[in-house]
Amino acid sequence: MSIVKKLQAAVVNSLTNLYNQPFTDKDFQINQTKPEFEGDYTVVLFSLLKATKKSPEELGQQLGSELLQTEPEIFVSFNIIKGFLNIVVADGYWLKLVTKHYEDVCFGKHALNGKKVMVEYSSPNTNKPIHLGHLRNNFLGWSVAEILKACGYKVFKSCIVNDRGIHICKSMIAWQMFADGATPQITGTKGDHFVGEYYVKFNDEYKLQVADLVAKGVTQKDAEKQAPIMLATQQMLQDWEAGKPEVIDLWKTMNGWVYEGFDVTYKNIGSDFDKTYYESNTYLLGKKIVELGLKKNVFYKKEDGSVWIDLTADGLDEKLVLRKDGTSVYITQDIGLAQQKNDEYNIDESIYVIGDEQNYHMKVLKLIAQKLGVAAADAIHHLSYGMVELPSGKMKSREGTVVDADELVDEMINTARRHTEELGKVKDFTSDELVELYNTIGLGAMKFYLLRVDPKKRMIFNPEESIDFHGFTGPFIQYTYARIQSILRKIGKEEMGEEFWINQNLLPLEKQLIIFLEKYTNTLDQAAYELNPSVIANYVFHLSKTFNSFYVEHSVANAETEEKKILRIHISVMTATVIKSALQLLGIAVPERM
RNA sequence: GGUCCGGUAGCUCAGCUGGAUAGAGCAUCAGCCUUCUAAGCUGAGGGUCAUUGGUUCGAAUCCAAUCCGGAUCACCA
Repeated sequence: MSIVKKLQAAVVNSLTNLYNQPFTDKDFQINQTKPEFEGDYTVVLFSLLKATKKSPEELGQQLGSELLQTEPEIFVSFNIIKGFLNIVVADGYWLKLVTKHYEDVCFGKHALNGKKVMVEYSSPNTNKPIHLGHLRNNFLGWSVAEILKACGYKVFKSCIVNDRGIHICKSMIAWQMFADGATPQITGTKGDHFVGEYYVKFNDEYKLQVADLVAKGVTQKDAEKQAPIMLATQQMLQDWEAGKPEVIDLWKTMNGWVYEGFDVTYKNIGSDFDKTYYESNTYLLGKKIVELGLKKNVFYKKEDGSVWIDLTADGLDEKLVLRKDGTSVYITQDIGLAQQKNDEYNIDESIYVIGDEQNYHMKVLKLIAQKLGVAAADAIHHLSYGMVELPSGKMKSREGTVVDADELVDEMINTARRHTEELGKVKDFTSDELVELYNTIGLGAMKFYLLRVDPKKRMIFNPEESIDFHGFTGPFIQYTYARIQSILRKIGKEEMGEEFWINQNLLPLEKQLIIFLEKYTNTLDQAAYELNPSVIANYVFHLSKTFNSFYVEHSVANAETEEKKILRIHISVMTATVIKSALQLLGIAVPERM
């Protein structure tokens, strides 16, 4: 149990004993004591004055004394300033914490709680390569999954690949028109980039054809509908749905190229999935559920045969769920897939990592699922995140104004190499070791950059300004870890019995560090509760910052006494353990040297 | 227009389940490498917490209104 929770419980007990009436931990607030006052934790007394009919001074005295009496091992002294009861925690408490957990890789984590969660993320389209926006999605999804695992959930990572539809046919048509039989192998292009080029080519040609028609006197609207390349694409989609062999063959071939490319990217950035769904398999799902809903009068049919749901009573609009030709729309598939996920995995919670532009869609999805009585409806949770934009505005694949994921990864790794070479600290590394190090640092910088911001906030990425390697960054934290490892390599782990060093007074920075380490548990819980990796990113940065202050102020190897030396080794090991654990939850590796 | 999200230092962001003098990083300036890694540390300057009103002993935090920015409200996905 964390110290804050212990204090909360102790205060509730003490109050109940003292004043013969029930209290809960909601009746008061506990904060960390501000550095300018003496103490570690502060009970804010104002909210208790009415119930206890005491003055702050009197209440503080009584409560403080009672706390010291009931938990003399933990609380050693207190002071009262205005309405604040500042409590000092025994050094022995902190020392014991360090002896117990300093090498505990599970510190802060929870045992399995029996609950199952599915995290759906990534969800790429197979007509273009992955860009910066997808990276935010990937890192978020992966990290949230790991955070939930650490908090005791059984987690399934899933991915729905949008592998069919009009946009896929666009690159297929363009390939037929312009490729002249070219393949990724022949051109030496990564498969997803290769296909993406044809998606851009489609749009270029489409624009030309529309302009041509407009020049001939056709209205813009009509021109957009009549452009031959668009008509051909629509025809191709129909052929695909009819299962026309040559179309299916081309579709399989081109998607195959994309998957080869994606595999490389996913491997590079460390994304993985337990289950991959393909829209080509799921797009027909949900129709049966809609039919059932019609019987239950959840839906209604219009004269033209299309099926709708009326959500105006819930403050939303009417929503189409089945076209007049009986085919399903986006939301129909999603209802089907939600049901299927539940059937296959019997999940307690289903998290969708999807951009905030789909907030409305997800709201509607959940509402419809609930009205239909789909088993997993209440479990649906949309982890909505803000778009990554350029200074010039939104990224658009079809305009070619995107920050390509592969290029960015390469650039980050290159920058890592440049910095490392300039510093010249690892000249004895083999080339394999160097490659690994550059990867660790480059990806660390990039992942941290995207995860340190609250997911729901929109972010603007300026390609002119490179991602930093100093300050509030991944490399800064990795560096702190490497520094600790360096100390440990030099002096080794000295084995001394606990009784030798467990009784000593902590210096302010030593104590501050341990208090920070102790907070890891609550931090993890909060990150899981909020589904927010930035909570971890902020925590591990401040932990590293505190360690670096400690590092310059106090020598470990040349500590004042042998007791101090052993203590500081333990604190350092524990800091390294927590840094490694926290970064791992963000998908960031740590180097032994850098 | 309806709904949702955001507005905190020059820039990027923490802090938001109300608590003591609003914090980091970047950038700027001034210091610190013959002792454990300077991708570091110490310090300085920099604020009408969008605005107004309300609730409260106490508001960046809660409520209301207003202003600004964004998303969305498709027989697209």
